[in-house]
Amino acid sequence: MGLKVYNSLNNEMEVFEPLQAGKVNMYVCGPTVYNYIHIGNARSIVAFDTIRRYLEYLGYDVNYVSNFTDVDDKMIKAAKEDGITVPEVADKFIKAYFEDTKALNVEPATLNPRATENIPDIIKFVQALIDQGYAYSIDGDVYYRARKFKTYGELGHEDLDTLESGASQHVSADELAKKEDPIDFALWKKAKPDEISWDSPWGKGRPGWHIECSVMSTKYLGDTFDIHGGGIDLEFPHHENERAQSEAKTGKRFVNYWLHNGFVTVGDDDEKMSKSLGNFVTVHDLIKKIDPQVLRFMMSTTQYRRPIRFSQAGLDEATANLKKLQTAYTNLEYRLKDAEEDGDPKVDQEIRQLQADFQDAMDDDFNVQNGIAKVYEIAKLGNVYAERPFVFKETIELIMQRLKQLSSIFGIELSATAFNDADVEKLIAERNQARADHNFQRSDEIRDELKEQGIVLEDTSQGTRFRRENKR
RNA sequence: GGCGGUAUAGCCAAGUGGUAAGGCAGAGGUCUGCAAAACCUUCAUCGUCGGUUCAAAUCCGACUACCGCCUCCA
Repeated sequence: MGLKVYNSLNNEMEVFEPLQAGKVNMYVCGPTVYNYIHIGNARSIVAFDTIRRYLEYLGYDVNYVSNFTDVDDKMIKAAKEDGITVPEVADKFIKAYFEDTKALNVEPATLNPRATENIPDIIKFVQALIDQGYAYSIDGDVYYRARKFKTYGELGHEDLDTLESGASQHVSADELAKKEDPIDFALWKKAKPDEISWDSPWGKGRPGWHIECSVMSTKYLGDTFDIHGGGIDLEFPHHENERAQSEAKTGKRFVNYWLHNGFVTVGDDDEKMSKSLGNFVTVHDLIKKIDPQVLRFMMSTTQYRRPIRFSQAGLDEATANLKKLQTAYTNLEYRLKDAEEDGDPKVDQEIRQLQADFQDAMDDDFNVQNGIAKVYEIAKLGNVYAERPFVFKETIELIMQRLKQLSSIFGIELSATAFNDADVEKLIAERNQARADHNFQRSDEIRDELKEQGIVLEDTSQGTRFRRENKR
C-alpha cells in the first residue's frame, strides 16, 4: 500500500515519497524555552516522535531536526523577572526539556539547533532577502514584503485582503507606521536599551521569530526537505512566513509535506491548553504525580491531528491499556520456561497478518487508533496462546518480539520480569506446601508479605508466578 | 466577519454506499481454596431536518452545537 500523509499545504492525503530513497529529512518546531514544557508542547513532541519512530520502523533513515527558540520577547521578559541573563534562562529550560522528554521516552533529535547559535547565518539570510527585494530595513528593523511573495496565504488558506483587515487590528500603531503593509512581518528587530542583541548591518538587534526556523531548517536539511511539523497554531502565520522567507530566498520549494498536530484541550469547554491562556500543566509537575509512560501512551495512541482531551478518565484508560500490554507480555514470558522448541505455523501466520494489518492502519496518515487496536489483538492472541497446555518457544518469542516492537513505536518499552528470584521462589514453594496442606491462613500470609514488597503472586495452571507491581 | 476542524454507546474512539472495529467502565459467566491474571458472553442505528439511492454513519442541501486559526502560542 505505502504510506500516505495529510498535507496541510493543500489539505489532501498524498502518497509519501521522500526526496532521497530510504531517507527522510524532517524539521519540527520546538519550544521557546522560557518555561517548562506543558503537556500541549509535549503532545507535539510525542506526536512527531511517534511519526518518526514509525518512519524508522518502515526502514527510513530519519534525520530529525528540532530547534529551540532561545531569544524573543518572552525570553527577555523571563530573564528580567528572574534577574538572570537570557542565555541562563535558555540553559535552564533546555536542560529541563531534555529531562522531561526523556521521561516521556522521546528519542533524542538528530540535532537541536538554537537560534542564538546561528545569528551569522540569520543575518546573511535576511541580507539576501533585502538584496532580492523581498525585505526592507527601516529604523533598525527589517520587514518582509509579504505581498511580494505571490503565494502568500496558501498554507494558511487565507487570502491577503482578509489578512490585511485582521492584521491591522492587532499590530501596534508604532509598528504599523514602519511597515509598508500591515501584513509584513519582522525579520530583524531593533534592540531596546539593555536588551540582548547582536551587531548587524541594520544596527544592534535580534532575529524575528520566523526567520530562525527558515535558516536552521535549510541549513541542516537543505533548501527543500521532506517533512515540516508543528502544532496547528503554527500553520499560520509562523509556517506561512517560514515558507515565504525560504522560497523567496532559494527559489525552490521549501517543504514537501506539512504536518500539523492538534491541540490538547482542557476543561468542560475543551479549551485549548496554552501558555498564554494560563490553563496549562507542565510535564515537570505532572510526572511527579503520574507515570510518565501513561502520559506518553495516552498521547501517542491519539492520532496526531485529533485533539486530546486531557482528563483523569483518559489517564485511567491509558493506565489500564498500558498495563494490559505489559501483562500480556509477562504472561507470555512466564511460559517460556516450559515451552518446547519449535513453533506453531498457524499462530505465527496470524501474528504476521496482524502485523500487516497494523502497518496498513499506520500507513493511513499514522492512524494510531486502528494501529493500536491491532496490537491489542496481538496481546489477546498472546494471552490465549499462553493458556495452552503445550506451547512452542519460537511462537512465544515471536509474539513477544512483535508486541515489544510495535509498542515501542508508541514509545512504550515492555519489560521482562525475570522470574528467577531465589528468595521469592523459596516463599512460593513454602506457600504452595501450605496450600497443599489447606493451611490457607499461612498461604495468604505469604502472599500479603510479598505484596508489601511490591511482588504480586498469581496461581496459574502452570504453577505460581510472580510479577513486580509498578509502584505508581 | 473570513477560513478550517469536529459532532458515532456512560466515556475514549474506528468506520467515505450494503444493515456499526477496538478500548475503558458496567453486567453475566469460565477458571481459582481465596485472589490475581486471562478468556467467553453481553451493551449504540451514528447532532437535527430534508433529499439522492434498491441500499447512507458514509453522497447532496439546509440547520444546530462546540473547537481552532486570522494576534504570542505545540
